[in-house]
Amino acid sequence: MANHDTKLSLIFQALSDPTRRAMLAHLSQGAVPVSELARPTGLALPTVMRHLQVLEDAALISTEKTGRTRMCSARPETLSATMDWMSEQRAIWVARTDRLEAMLKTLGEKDT
Amino acid sequence: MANHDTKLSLIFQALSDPTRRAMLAHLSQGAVPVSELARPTGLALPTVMRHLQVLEDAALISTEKTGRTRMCSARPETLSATMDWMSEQRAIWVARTDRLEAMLKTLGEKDT
DNA sequence: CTGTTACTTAGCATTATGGCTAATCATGAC
DNA sequence: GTCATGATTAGCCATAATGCTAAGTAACAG
Repeated sequence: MANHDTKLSLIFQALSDPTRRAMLAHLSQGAVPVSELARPTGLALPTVMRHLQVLEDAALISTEKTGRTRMCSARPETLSATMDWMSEQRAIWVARTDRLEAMLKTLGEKDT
Repeated sequence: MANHDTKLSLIFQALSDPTRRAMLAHLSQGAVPVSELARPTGLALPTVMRHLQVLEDAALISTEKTGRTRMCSARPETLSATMDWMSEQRAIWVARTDRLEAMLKTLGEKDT
């Protein structure tokens, strides 16, 4: 299994493109074949394929081919894992800010 | 104010680099001058400056110059906003999955 | 078996990203 | 003033990302 840091990079990289975010949003409606996913983007199929590859490498979607159509579906658990990271970061920042504010408040009271 | 979608792109793009994530983590310890932020990365100063620019454009940090040193600090509210987007996406996906599971379960019970 | 459909692969052009060095600017210390 | 320090700007290089077209494969339809 790849490094956690590497995985985060892949996920954020994948999410950084508006086209890919739109495709993810589209997938919230359920599993969808490649060509239907491509249609609203107005992009050429090979281009869409590469976006899908990026999303799949990041584990944000999974795909399965049956016959000649490939179905794509979202993987919410990856988003959850990413939110965990963000949530952790934010918590540390906020905790610090709170401590700082408390300190300033204490100093202020002493001053009164 | 820029488009919401554009902002998300900037944020995710900024978060997609491990060096920048490390710098953000470093900033959880509080405001830090550019050179101290640069030291642990082992990168040249101009390189670090560009990372900072990316982070600032994404509103993930704010910086202020006093004298000849520039202090950098984290902006947790931007992370929060980003989590909101993710949380929304995930909620839709999960809701759908739940519905699907409920449906399958119902079908299963009928079958019994 | 022939044609159509749905992807897939290969290759190319353009732009963005991430790194560097060298040179410049601005402030603070002597 | 002169010099050191911290940051900044300019410019270069290598690689990766995003788009395309054209050609190839694979399954289904008749």
